Amino acid sequence: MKFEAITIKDIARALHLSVSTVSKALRGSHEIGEETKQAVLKYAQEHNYKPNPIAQSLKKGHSRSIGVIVCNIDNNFFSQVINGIESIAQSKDYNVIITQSRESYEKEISNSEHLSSRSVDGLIISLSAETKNVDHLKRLHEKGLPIVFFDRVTDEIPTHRIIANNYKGAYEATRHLIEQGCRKIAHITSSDSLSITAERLEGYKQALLDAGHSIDERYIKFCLHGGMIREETYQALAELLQLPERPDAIFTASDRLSTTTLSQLHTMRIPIPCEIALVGFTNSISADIFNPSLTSVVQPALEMGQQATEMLLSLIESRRPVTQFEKRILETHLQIRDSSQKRSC
Amino acid sequence: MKFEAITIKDIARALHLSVSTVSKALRGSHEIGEETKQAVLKYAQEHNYKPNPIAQSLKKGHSRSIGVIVCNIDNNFFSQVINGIESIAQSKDYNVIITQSRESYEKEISNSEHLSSRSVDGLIISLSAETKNVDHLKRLHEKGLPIVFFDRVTDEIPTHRIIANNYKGAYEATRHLIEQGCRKIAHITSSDSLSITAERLEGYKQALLDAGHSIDERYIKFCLHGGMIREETYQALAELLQLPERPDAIFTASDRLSTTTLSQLHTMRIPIPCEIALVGFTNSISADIFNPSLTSVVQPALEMGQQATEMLLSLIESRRPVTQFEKRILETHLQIRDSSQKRSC
DNA sequence: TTTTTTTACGAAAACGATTGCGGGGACACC
DNA sequence: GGTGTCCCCGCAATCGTTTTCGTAAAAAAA
Repeated sequence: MKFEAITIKDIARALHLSVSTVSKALRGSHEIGEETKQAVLKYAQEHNYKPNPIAQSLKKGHSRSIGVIVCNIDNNFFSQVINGIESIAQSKDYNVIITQSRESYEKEISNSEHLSSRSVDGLIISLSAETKNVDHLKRLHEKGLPIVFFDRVTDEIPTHRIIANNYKGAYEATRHLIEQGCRKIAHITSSDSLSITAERLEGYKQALLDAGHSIDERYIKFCLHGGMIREETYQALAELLQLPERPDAIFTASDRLSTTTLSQLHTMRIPIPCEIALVGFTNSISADIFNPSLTSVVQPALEMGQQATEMLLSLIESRRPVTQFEKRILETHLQIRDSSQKRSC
Repeated sequence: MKFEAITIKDIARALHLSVSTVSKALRGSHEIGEETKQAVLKYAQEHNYKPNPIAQSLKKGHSRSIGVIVCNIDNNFFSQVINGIESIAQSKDYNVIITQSRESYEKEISNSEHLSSRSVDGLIISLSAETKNVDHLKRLHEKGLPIVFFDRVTDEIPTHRIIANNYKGAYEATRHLIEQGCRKIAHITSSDSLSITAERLEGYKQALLDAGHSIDERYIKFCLHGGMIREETYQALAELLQLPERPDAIFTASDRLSTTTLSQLHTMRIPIPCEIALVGFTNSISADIFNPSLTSVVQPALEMGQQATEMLLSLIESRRPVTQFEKRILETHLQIRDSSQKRSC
């Protein structure tokens, strides 16, 4: 099956003009007479002519499309970010190509190369949990591909970054648990190679220290695959529960981790918050109908996507090489619900 | 900023060969001597040569990419379908371009035209809630663009379709509620122009009739925007609750509608299932941690995406025009949880 | 009338890759 | 030595568009 569209050549033939004349007429060049211009425009209109973007890309060297790599779109945080990206891209007439790394280093490499070879004009990326080395991105960046990092970022590549205030979000979440009277607060988080992991861990630790608590490394569990593998989370949770002094609260550092933990505590019939209080990082719009409703650190996902896209487009459309790079930090918001409120116990 | 990649021309120049020789060598043509071939391959390897897909698309007339239009990716059902699409597409080396109609007819039109003019080789689409007229798609289809419909389909365009067994899913959900002793079962559903709405409504009605119940149209509420606008759902629910005989059960026909209804019943402090039982159509992986856990009709979303993609690729890669079209129907599964079980009241 | 300027268009070369065809060179055979 | 056969490789056209440059004809200035 083939998709035949009308080309500039067809118009030229029909109107007994040359291709160049038609091309110029279509773009409203001043070197074309008013009559001819109108004739071409009319014919194009009537025959629903659309310039072939493939040919335009080849000629112009850019494609008016941007690539996005996230670990997983089946996740409220990322799908909201993507909504933000799409809204800006659409308004500036850019195409968005979304791909998923599924937390795999290999897939991240192949996706980024595929996108760059498909001539995207720029890339918006949040690193996979497995990624410890960013040479593949460094290569692309050095060859001139504009890149913006969001959420899971790296400082090895000099370019724009945008993240939530993970430190503060985690700090507030932890302090909230302390204020609820929790004494043994555990932390389940993603791979320790991720920027967000370090930042959130730092906030957690500092809140503990500021409250005069000590830090017990046994209460901190890393999930190398960021919760993509349920068993990994189960394992982490099981280990926490077997500790001589069982935690009385858990602070989970990501969307997937939070729902999985909640679900697992459920099947184990451990009362929340009375036995174990729970605070998660999540952007789920359903967090209020969870059982119990989940206290969570909410990130401004939509804004993050929008601003990341604006930053990327400014990079792409900049005439001269950009040398000043920005690290933008967006504030999070602690939404307090039932899963953390000990007073009702 | 510009992204400079190595081209076939660079290789030709470096090796003192012609472009055509290099091209043929790269593709392993028999007309090229073994030595030359090796030299070219080696050079290409070392300099990380990747053929420019834009140029290839232009030359070959196809782009090895497929377009997807869904109403919203921030929805478990659709993101799972997309995962299915991506998995097949990736394995066949196709690119996937995802767009969202956000239940808007206008956006659906502009997205489909944008995709087709970006020379996607085919389109996978689930119609928006606002769409009552499919002429825009008919046009593209008649011009030769292969299209596969899933979930929200139309029979006005002769091509492959794949849906869940919505009739049976709704029938079983309703019968389940009847078996729980519910007498006044309401139905909140999407726009009545959607195929899924009609099918699910039919199942709901038939189950009622088969159980000797009568059908009361006042118990059936349509949400024209498919739940994208929360107020619309609130309004529908409010009207149901003001009925002289308040429903003792609600069957919601989509993901978004289900969570919104549950959330609203919550804030109104109406006990579920005791006062009102609830069954929804949802693929949320969190349905088991809802409060109460939500009995739901689960669709084989991943499989739907995979099979839709296989059907589309067979259309795209078919040498001769396809005239036999398939309507594939996948079975749903009723996952019974707490929100519908009256016995515990 | 001659020269200059302006207007309005066409020819052709790109962008990067593919492909049919033609031809030069080496070799063997009569 | 002439002819035929392979084997390798290059030329040139092609996909649809953009853009530079050249140039006719018409208009304006000399």
